[in-house]
Parts: sequence; C-alpha cells; structure tokens
Amino acid sequence: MYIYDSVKKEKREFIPLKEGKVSLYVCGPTVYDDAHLGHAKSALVFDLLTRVLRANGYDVTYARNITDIDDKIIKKAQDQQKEIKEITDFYTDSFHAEMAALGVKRPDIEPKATESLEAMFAMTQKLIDTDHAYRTEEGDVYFDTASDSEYLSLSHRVQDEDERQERVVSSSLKRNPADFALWKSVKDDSITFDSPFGKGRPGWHLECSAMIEKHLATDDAPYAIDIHGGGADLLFPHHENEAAQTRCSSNHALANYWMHNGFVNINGEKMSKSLGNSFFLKDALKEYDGEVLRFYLLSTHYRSNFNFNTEDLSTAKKRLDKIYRLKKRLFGLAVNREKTEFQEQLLKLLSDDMNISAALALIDEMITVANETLDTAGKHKLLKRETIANLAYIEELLGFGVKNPYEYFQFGVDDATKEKLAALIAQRDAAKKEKNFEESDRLRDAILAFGVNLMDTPAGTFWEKV
RNA sequence: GGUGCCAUCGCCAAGUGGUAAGGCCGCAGCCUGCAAAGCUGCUAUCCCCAGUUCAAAUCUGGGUGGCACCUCCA
Repeated sequence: MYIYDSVKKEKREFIPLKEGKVSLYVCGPTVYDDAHLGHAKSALVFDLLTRVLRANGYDVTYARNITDIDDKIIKKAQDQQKEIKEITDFYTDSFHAEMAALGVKRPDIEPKATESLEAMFAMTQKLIDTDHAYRTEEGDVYFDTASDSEYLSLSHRVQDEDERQERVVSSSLKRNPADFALWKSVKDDSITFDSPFGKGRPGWHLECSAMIEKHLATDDAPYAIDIHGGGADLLFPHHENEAAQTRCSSNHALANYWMHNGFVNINGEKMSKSLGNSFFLKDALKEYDGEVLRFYLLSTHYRSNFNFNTEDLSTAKKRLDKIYRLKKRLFGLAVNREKTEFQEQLLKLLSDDMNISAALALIDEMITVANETLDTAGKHKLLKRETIANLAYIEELLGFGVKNPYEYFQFGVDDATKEKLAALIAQRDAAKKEKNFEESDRLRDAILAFGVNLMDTPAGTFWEKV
C-alpha cells in the first residue's frame, strides 16, 4: 500500500504504527447547513480508503467527527429561535441519510464536539500548564504559537516578518497574531458551555486533537494515529494547529501520514455561499442516483481538483451503466467469491495511492472481455462464474454496482409510468410478432418519448431510464 | 505580496526516464426487421523555448497560462 503524504509531499509506502492495524481520523462536517458536493467528495475518498485498507487485510478504526459546536450553528439557532441540538440533530441526520445514498459506510467512531468537552478541557489545561497556552484578561485561552518550535512545519509556511512583529491589534489580546483560540470566553447570555476556564466555547481546532487523543491515540507510539485526512483547505490553519496542540500536550506527534483531498468546483468556480453556487447533495440526489454521484465523484483521482458539471456526470453514468448491463446479463446466477487475477490487479492499482483511473480502465477491460465472450460463447461457465465474482468484488471494494440492475435503470420513474411502459412494450411485442413493424416502431417512439431507451434481448424487451 | 499545485486527443483522464492506458463523443463495420445494447477497427507525441541523457510527456532552467491556500471553509 502506498499513500501520498501531503505533508512530506511524496508517495510513501504505508507502514502502520501497529502491525495489521490502522487508525484513521478525518475531519467531518460542521452541522449547521446541508452537505454539498465537497462534503460528499471528502467522505467518498476516505470511504474508499478504508475499503482499500481493509481489502489489504488491515484492521481499520476509522473516526470522523461531527462538529456540533460552532458560531454558525449558534447563530442559526438564535435566528430560528431553536435549541442548538435541534439544528445539529437535523443536519446530522440528513448528512447520514445523504452519505448512505452515496454508499458511504458509517465510520467506526463518530465523535461529537459536545461529547468531547472533557477531553478538550484536559488538553487545554495541559497546554496552559506547560506554557504552550495562556489566558488573557478577557478570559480567552490562546495557544502560544511562538512556544512551538515546529509550528508551521506541517504546511511549510513561512511566517511573515511583519506578521511576527506585529503587536497586539486593538481588541485582541493575543501575544502573536498567529496564536489561535483554544477557549473563547463568552460574556453575554448567549449559548455557552461551562469550563474550568469560565463560560464560553471551545476553539474549532481543539476539538479534533482532543477527540483523537480520546478515541484513537496510543501512548507508546511516536504518532497518535496512522493517517489523518481532510479537505485540502484544512491543511492550514486547521491541521497545522491540530498538530501543534497534540505535539505540545502529549508525547507524540499527531499523524504519521496526512492525506488531503482536492476540491470540488462547479463550472470552474469554487463553491461558496458568496458565489451562490453551492451544490447541495439533497438537490443532486433528487436528480441523480446516489451511486452515479458516487461513481462520478470518485472517478477522478482524490487529490485532483474536481470540476463538477452535468456533462461529465452523464459520461460517468454511462460508464457505470456498463457495469450494470453486464450485471444484467448475469442476473439470477449464483453469486460466488472466487478469487481471480483481475481482483488481485484491481486491489494492487487501488493500493497505489488509490489510482482510480487505472482501476476503472481495468474494470472496463474486464467488462469488454466478458461481454465479448458472452456474445460469442454464451455457455462459458467458468467465465460467468469469474465475472460474477469480479462484479461482487467491485461492489465490495468500490461500492459500484451494488443495486439490483433492473431497479438501477429505473431511477426516478414512478410506478404509474412503469405500468404504462410495460403495457406499451407488450403491445409492441405483439406487433413485432405479427411482423407489423410500422406499428411496433410507432409504439417504440411512444415509449422513447418517456425518456427511456429500449433494448430487445434474448431474455425479452427492457427499458432503461436515459 | 508570500507559499504551493497544475498544464497529456473535441471533452473527462492515467502514465513521472525507455519510446502515449481507459471512458465519452465521432467515423467505418458486425449483430438487429430497423434500432438500442454488445462487439471489432480507426482517431494525440504530451503548453512554449533551451538544456541533461543512448533515450524525456516524465529530469533541470526560463517563459506563458490556469488554480489553491494565506487564520470561516470538505
């Protein structure tokens, strides 16, 4: 297994801290709004990673947090006059539902900030005790970046001279502009949490470090966890700060490997609230099968920036369709788990920093060979058995082709339409039988008008939603 | 301004020193009553310039063009 380490900036052979085991932590969503395609990309990438690691025999513990304390959440709660929990539960539930639609498996651990406050207090206290953090007159607790000689070693940033020299600006009582909050004191009567440092809210960066210590870290290793992942934008400052907190409050560095997934843009532009081009998953899932979105978002290497557009999406669907059509040809035959050369090669390609393009090329090749053989020698027992095993392997490793192939091709078609189509097809079959091709072609046009494709096969006539 | 990433067929996209994967689109053909699906065949010398090398898309230097991050952000 090889992984590109985005901190060391090179592809490295993956060697776990503990033989046979992998601890993985990924920064999850802040649940104050609906998830967009970027959240989906990140979740999909690390879902694939865990599948590949497990296929390689590793015992993986995968944690992805839910940030349920945040100024934006609090603001929304205040605006809508709701309890903070009402907001976070709502968006957490929809996040889970949408991830399920994408075939993203639930992480083993899903820690929430609200359930990890004690761990955050402990870490903050430790940092204060060791002079890596300080309290201001206003009651805030800041991490003292100057106290960490390795600060910025993660993102390889060079601290600006002016920035370093800059003195405390107006309201802030920070010693250094780069210092970040571990605990933000809140004096008004808005939503706060009690802590040994007074009423307030925890800093965002603190949450991940504390959760990792609480749920995943092993003390006798040089790193708390094997792999830390997240979106490319999190490297600085979020991960930099996380790493600093952990380094200064424990006897280990945070993570041995760092993985950052590329961004999803819409028509060449970054998704953002201000541009008004955020593409929410809930909207995408109304129009497209979750598995099509999964296939599309995973079809480009995880580190590349991804330019979402509907043309490429439909191209991706056509590629996924091929898997399902082959599945249709073998529908009803007994599933088996026979090991094949193809499976070995597929895993090898995905184990090379998740080379999805090479993996998909291999799959297409397998499909073509299978179709070709089925065309010419329909009774090929061994090939059928192996192909079924290969498709099952693709389902497990990549999560592609997991649905019933007939239902897959009926996405978004209501029952009334299905009945109409069935009736029209029956009429057309009858006309064909009488060799009344004028009538059968007329009926075909009527069927195609429903936005479906028609295909005559030895097993009968079937339609597919285009 | 600082730091970093990228530039491969009409589109998407692998390959990172040994002579260009795959998908979509297109064209021709097989199959089909005709289609659809499936199959076969055809389609690029890798942004520009210079260099290193027996050999470069792949390394080095210089251009040009795009993008990201710089303390809200997957």
